[in-house]
Amino acid sequence: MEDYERNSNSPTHEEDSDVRKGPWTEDEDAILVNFVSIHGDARWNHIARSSGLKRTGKSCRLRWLNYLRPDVRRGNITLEEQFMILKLHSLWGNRWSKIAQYLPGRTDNEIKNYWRTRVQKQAKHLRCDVNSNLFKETMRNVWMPRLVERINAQSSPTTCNPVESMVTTDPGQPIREPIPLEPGFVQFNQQFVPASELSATSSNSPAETLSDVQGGVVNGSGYDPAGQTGFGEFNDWGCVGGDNIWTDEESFWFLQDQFCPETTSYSYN
DNA sequence: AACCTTATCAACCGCTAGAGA
DNA sequence: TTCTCTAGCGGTTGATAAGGT
Repeated sequence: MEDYERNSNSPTHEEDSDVRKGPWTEDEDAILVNFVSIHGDARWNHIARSSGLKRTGKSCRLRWLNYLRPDVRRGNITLEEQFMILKLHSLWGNRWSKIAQYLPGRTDNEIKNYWRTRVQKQAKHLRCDVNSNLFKETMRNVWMPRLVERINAQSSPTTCNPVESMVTTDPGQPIREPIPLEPGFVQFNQQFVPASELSATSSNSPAETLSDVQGGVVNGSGYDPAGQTGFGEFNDWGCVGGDNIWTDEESFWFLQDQFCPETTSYSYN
């Protein structure tokens, strides 16, 4: 049993008085970075003891993961990242670390903070619970379409945009878990648009341009969003119904192909 | 300028699961 | 099988910056 810390979760009183808490100093950061560069980012209690830092291993780990790690991405959450957070939270709830896996460089803590400060604030303004159907509907039908519009407005569909970082992680470790296509969204004319907008323009026959849909699933022409001539209507997931329902994996590859096809370095199973 | 409120985010806490003895 | 230790996760808190009155 080590003297410094018997258990990272329950230090003794004597140890407690010797443990530093609160904001990290530059010196502490430098020491930790130096030790991690030598010993690697594991065995945090060992690092905490050996480095002379009067911090718990837990504290060292957190400081490293959330701040000192070289690949931590700092700065404002981008529109694409905002969209991804909303989308993935709608799928997985408060699984912050899982969501963070799809936003390389972002920490679970950062995403959690974003959700609490920005998203929950909106729920508060709407005077509804963040888990209520009203809020979910508002998010899906109002907020997310607006985000998509803004994303489309600022990015070229033919070039790699920041969405790349949302669907890829370590190039050697491609994500295999698919991301379902967001309910209510389809790719139209090489744009990522709310399905409701297609319906609104159905009389102008957007069918031909819908053949641009990538991913090898919806590739026919003559689709009419109003359901008059085409494949049917959208299912609950905003995917085309009938024989052309997108599976989760297809939706994932759709996103991958759309936003960053040149980075796809693995095969479709 | 002073005070108050709100927003942001780093850091902590408690809990749990998994590994290993 | 049980116990201990550790890493990781999600919830919460507190300090501080920013904005408003």
